[in-house]
Amino acid sequence: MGQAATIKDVAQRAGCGVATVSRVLNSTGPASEEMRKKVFAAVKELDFHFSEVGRSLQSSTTRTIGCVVPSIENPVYADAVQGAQEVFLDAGYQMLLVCTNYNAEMETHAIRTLIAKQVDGIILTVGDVHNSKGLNLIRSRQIPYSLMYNTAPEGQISWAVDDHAAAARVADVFYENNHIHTGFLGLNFFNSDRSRQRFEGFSERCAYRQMALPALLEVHEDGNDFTPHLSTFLKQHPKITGIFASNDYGALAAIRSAHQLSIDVPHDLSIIGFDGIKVGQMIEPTLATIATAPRALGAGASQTILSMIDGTKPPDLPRKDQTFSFRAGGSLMPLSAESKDDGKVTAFPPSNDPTHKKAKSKRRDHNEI
Amino acid sequence: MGQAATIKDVAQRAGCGVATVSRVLNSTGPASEEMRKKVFAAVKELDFHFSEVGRSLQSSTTRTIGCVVPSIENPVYADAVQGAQEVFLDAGYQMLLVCTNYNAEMETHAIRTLIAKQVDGIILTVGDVHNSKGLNLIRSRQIPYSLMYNTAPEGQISWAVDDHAAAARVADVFYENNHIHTGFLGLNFFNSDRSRQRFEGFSERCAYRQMALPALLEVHEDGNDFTPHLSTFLKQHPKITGIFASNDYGALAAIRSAHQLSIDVPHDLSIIGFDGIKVGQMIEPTLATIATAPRALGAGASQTILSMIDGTKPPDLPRKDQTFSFRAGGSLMPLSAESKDDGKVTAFPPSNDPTHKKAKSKRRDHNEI
DNA sequence: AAAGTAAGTGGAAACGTTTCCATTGGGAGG
DNA sequence: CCTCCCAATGGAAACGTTTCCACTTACTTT
Repeated sequence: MGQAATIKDVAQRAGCGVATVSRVLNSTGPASEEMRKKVFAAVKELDFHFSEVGRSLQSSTTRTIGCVVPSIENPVYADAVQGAQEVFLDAGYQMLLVCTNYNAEMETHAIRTLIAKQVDGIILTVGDVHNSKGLNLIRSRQIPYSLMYNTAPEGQISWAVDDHAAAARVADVFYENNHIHTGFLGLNFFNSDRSRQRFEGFSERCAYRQMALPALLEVHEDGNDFTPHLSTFLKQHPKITGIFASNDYGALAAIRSAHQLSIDVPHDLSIIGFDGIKVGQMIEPTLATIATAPRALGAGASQTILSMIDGTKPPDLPRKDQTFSFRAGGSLMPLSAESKDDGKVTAFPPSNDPTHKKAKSKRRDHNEI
Repeated sequence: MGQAATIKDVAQRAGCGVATVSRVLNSTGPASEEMRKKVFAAVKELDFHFSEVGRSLQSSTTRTIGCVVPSIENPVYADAVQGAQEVFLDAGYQMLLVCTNYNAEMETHAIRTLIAKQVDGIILTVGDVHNSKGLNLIRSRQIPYSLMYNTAPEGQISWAVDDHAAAARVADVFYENNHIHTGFLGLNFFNSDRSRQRFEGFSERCAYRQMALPALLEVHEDGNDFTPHLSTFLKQHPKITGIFASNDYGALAAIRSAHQLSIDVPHDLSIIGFDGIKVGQMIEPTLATIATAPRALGAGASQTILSMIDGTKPPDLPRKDQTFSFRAGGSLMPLSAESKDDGKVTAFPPSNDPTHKKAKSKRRDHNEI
């Protein structure tokens, strides 16, 4: 009923001054037992709760953190956000969430508003680390912040997957499984920054391993007509036996398209994804992929911010090679021809896929062009 | 550098009173052209931005909306949240997000804090609509709110899928495809409320159609050992030819387990899911499911709240039967035996699944018990 | 020329807190 | 008995806005 009670109402009802009420409720000063009782009674009767707005104005602290990500329709970000949110909630902070849809203007505007709302910190994934107006604002205002999923320049803290190293690991895996001719499936409906890093890391390691340089297949939309693209691509590069997709959705699309082209995965074509989304393990074949820990990254970024706020020691960033791990799956199969034995036992294949039994490897025809 | 400038600093620098600055910047009163210039100059020099906290205290409005959902790791909620967020952002509001992890205490606490922060409205999905302490708080405080994904009692507004009707539709689809003996796969790691509604709607329509009553297979965790459960279940109910899973993840798990048991989907067993998650269309076979529009629901709930705030006419809730639609997919196949021709042409099958060509229907052995 | 109006302006109150400071009263120590 | 100290308390300032109101000044209108 009526307007929310204020501390004045409580004071009046308890027959004391507002200062006393504040002291009692925050246990921040002396008060007689009698007075305490009266105050608590009044609080209960009026169902009083502090106005955080008044508090914030006075303390110039809001117990609120800003979070800016491109989109939570991407489960990677969704998980990261949730991980972050949990840490913050535990610490008594709530989180203002803004999805920018990969739009730079929106990013800037959102950050500006967050600053105006006096958030105590910001975790964010920006479109372009080296050229983010919003990020500059944050830095010039000296607001605690932590990047997520951005490869951080110089002295900036960022909780991110080491895309470069992870992609190199994929090259290693292909190498260990005798896939020498590979393709890279670049989806640029993801932040192209990350996609590019992955391509680079993959290519470099391929070169180092003296494998063929990966052929690049770029896809611009997540349209449904991916199949013809894949078909042309494979015709142009008939030697390809393995494809590295820049994310798991791309990998799934590739598997599906391969199926439609009567190309069997993994017997005719091996596929490795990136991200390690949950469904990758719920489908047939299971998806070989780079598994990442979005929750952990989100949580880490949060803790970094919290420690900036209260001045404690921030958690260490994970070692670069610990930001990901290769997860074996049924979509990858070793090539037995020209098998070279380097003695190393790879993690492959722990897939418990029963279809392996009935594998009749009739490899894809290589209709040379 | 230094502390953020306040309106006082601007006033001083421009050589006028704070009232004038406020009027100029908000264009809310007269001001001489000369003064305007001075004020704008000062603003630029000091890089002044209003403090939303001060504003909120004065206006008792925060341009902030609370959003409470169980978890955004569930893409249904993630999408809904994002849809909501976009609408709010367009209207100049930002969103405080809290994930409760299906925990009632957390829910209450989060809502209490949101109220204390004086959010202008709240959209939420609660665990138990009839018994939510938080919801009661909101109502007693007369804060604009809208439920999401809760089947709303009496006069409360809720943007939700009509689980009951949707499940009935699934029964119809099975019926039209001659699947008379069906099973229901209930995942209670989802809100059990919804799962139950779906089972009810499904069962009732099965009864109405004079089909066999669905057998219930309840799964408690999303553990990886689902396969034996499915095996036992199918042995106990050998006549079953179609399974309705209470959500798409369940359906995927079922497909995978069937595969492991050498039961072919859809030739030996048809499966229908619920939710219509994106990956359902990226896998082989594509998933027949109840497609829902989480973004639209989220957006609708947001608009409802916005209209409550500014007193305009709220958008109409969608008609019950428009909150979902059946989406055909390769995981469902009509049973040709005892085919009954009722003249109705169903929407099935628009699946462009090439495997249909090579379908050699060798149906599962029914080892009667 | 007197009076009325309108534009331009600033002071101050109010929003809900916290916290500094001053005031009171009582008990202990000289 | 006088002092001193400390616990208990309330008044008031401050945080950054908006807005009411009052005050100039200058211009129109009779």
